[in-house]
Amino acid sequence: MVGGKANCIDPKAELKKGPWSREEDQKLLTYIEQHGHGSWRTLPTKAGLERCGKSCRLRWTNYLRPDIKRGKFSNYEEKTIIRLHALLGNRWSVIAAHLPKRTDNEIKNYWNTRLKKRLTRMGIDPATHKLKNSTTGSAKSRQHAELSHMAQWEAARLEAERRLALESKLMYKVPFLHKLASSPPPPRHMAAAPPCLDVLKVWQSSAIPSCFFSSAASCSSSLESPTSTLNFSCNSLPAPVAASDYGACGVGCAAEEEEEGKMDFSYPLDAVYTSSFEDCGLPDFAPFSQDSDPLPLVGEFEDSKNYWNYLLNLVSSPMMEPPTL
DNA sequence: AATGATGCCAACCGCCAATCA
DNA sequence: ATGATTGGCGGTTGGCATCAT
Repeated sequence: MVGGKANCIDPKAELKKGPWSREEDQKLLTYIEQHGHGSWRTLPTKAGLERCGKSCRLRWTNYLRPDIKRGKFSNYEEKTIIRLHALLGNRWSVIAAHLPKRTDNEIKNYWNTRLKKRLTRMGIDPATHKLKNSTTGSAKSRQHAELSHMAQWEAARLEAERRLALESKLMYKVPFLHKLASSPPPPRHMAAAPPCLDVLKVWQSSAIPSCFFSSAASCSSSLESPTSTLNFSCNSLPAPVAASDYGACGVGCAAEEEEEGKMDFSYPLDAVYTSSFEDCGLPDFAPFSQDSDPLPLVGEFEDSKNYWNYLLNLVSSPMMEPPTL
């Protein structure tokens, strides 16, 4: 298979590369408005463009599409990106699906050029969202245990996603299962949400040990999976990111003032990771908000339950812009 | 004012999975 | 069942703009 190369390179024609001119944009825009994009491969010829189809598609999806919002990211958008990245990693298309009118490319660029550096400067590994320099002490150890469980959680989620996809395939191969699948209709919230993200809820309901969110002092359970060796212990599951241990420094604390006016990024880091539930239009079940300062710590099981519920809601329903921040 | 460093972002590249023939 | 085609995704790069010296 030749992939992108085959998509884009036509040996017979000298296809144009590089920045798009105003005329090219206009041609593409006009054509798509009139005919839709149809097959991207044939579009350039039909539209009179000396570009490959792939280039046209990218130009359209990342720039010309009318439903694209450009310009500076709001605090809310930044926080959402950071949170979702902590949960999903570099899955820009999934993250973009929860930031209306933002493209995955734009979010990726924003992460790579700003947010990543910002976290790095604060001593946080942007890949893992863990503190880089671990220090001794029970609080730190606890936090690292919690962070590693966050990684485990994500790994388990991916495993569940894989299994769901497998089951879904089986459904349509085995008539009996297919019948089961076709009736009754799925609950509305499941039908409306992006399929891949519902996995989170599926996984939550079926695979999370019952003690996951309980306040029982101790219990242990393992995620039974043929391919997963993940073990979850109630002792350490909650608070994937312990707010206290990210320190008192805000994401936008003095050291890296966004010489702003340009950008107000002065909320504390723990707010980024754990609070401000209300700013997603969700019930403010957390006992803190981004505007109340200082922020309480997230260490109790009940708070963590809210945290995970929040994340599950966040990734399984399209994001709504909060009223105002 | 000149020059090098850094930041930013549009666009490209290569890989992969789904679909088609 | 198989190979070719297509579209989508994430990583990377090139070039322009801005900043610092």
